[in-house]
Amino acid sequence: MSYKDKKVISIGVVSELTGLSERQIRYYEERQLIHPDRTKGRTRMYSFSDVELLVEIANKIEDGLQTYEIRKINESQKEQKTISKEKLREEIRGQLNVRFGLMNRNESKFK
Amino acid sequence: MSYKDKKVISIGVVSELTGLSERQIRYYEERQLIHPDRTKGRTRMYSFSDVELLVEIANKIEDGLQTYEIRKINESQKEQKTISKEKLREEIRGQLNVRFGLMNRNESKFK
DNA sequence: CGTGTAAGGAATTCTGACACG
DNA sequence: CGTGTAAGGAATTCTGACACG
Repeated sequence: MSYKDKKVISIGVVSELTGLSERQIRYYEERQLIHPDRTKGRTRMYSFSDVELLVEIANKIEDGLQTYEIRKINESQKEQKTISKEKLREEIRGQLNVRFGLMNRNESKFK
Repeated sequence: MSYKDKKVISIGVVSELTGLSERQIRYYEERQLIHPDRTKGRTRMYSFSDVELLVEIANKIEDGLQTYEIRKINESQKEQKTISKEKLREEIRGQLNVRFGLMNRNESKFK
């Protein structure tokens, strides 16, 4: 595990790095989109990977996706070993189409 | 500049990562061995590189070197462009010999 | 010289809640 | 649903100093 994945950054710094408010960052955790560690004193600790993920989350929120949809997408990405990249792309495209009302005959939903 | 050099870690975490006390970490800064950034609130922020450097400093202190000697060594390392690695090694060896009383005819000192 | 500690204050983070929409 | 904010408390960090050696 590289430095990129070490959870050593507190929420104030993450807020600065991402441009997100601390409220937003905590909310995305509440919605299971992000999983920081905790110190003995209960302080949330994030990694650089978490920072990158938060930026991606923010972009998707801007695109109109809801947190539970983003969670589904991120969870399926974790299963990259079982799901092909092509299939993943398809799922995301499908989700985006739902959001933007660009329905087609392939109305697949996440199970 | 990679993640390794981003100053995003507070002193409490650095203390845990290095095993050094916060007192020691602040003292090494006072002695110019380390140069953390500061947030608006005056909090010291360190990078993973700083953490590595602190471990090296701790080892040298254990070897009996004084902070000003360590500073000299670290400063010369920064000038890697002008000083060859071989010459650097020579200087460090010389400093160690002084410390351990293993004097030889080449009693070079840092200028 | 290098490090521990108690001291008082300032900055940071936490949680639960009310608000708006 | 996603985010802002005021509220009170707890944890973190800061500085300057005294101590020991």
